[in-house]
Amino acid sequence: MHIAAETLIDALRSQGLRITAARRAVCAVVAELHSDHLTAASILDEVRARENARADQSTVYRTLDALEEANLLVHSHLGHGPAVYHLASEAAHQHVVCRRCGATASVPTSGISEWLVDLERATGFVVDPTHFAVTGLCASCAEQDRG
Amino acid sequence: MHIAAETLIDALRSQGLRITAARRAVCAVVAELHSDHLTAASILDEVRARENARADQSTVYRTLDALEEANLLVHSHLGHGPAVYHLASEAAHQHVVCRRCGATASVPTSGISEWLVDLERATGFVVDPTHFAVTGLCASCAEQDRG
DNA sequence: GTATCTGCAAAACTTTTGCAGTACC
DNA sequence: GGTACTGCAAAAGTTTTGCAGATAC
Repeated sequence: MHIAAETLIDALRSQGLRITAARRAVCAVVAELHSDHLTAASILDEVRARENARADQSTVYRTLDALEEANLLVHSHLGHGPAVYHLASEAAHQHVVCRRCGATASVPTSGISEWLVDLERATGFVVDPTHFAVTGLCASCAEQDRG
Repeated sequence: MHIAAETLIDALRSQGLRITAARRAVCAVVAELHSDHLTAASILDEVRARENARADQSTVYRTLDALEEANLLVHSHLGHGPAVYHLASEAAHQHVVCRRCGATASVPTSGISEWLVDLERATGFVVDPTHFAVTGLCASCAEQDRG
């Protein structure tokens, strides 16, 4: 357990936001299932599967936005599908996605810190390399390509 | 002028594809405006703005797909908007996009070649780092953040 | 009490697809 | 002549938005 739902709730409260049943439900799901690749749709499904919990699609998106605004959550785009969300407290990692079979892998971003420094020096941009996945071919698809 | 429309047309022809007016029009636009960040929508608009040229949205997408299939074109995702297309003959470059104001910059990918080698060793993935942009904050938005 | 939030519905936006007709080779 | 391509229309899929009613503080 990396973070408790209450921590998320408290953070929203300290931003002056109101604590509603829908927000509690979304926070609970995010806190409990943070290790998965959570999408807005999967969060919605999970909320709906629970007793005493409900939330509309739009409310889920709005709550996720609020959590991102509070720097508790980040989302990444893995490809052409929906965005995936993870807790900001998790270690920064870069997603790599196979463009043929969709396999994914995660790698720490530590290897590109020098590049990031160079990039900032050259362009002034302070980048967040984890927002978009890197695409490529996984080992077995690359093999097939050569075969 | 990096490439002539005829070069694109010839490549399609050599793939056994038929040369139609719509494909000529799309190739002409791509060849002439390759320095812009071309999107499917902007290509369509440009085709429609020309005399003696027309193409449907779906035909534009299908033609762009054919050009990618022939390794003449690549597309990248700059953010939440539409994909941008550029000629494969241009030097590989990484797009960096400001998540606040949308400003973009391009940087050569040469700085991350070591990281790519490490990544392949660790995960087996052979990656194409240019497919997705890297997001971050441009110099002035980063400044505002600190201010 | 009132500003904020929710649910519903619909729209926005990019891309894809099915199909009947057209045109290239 | 036959296959590939086109245009049209509609759908798919994710995310956003307008609005009337509900609720937290």
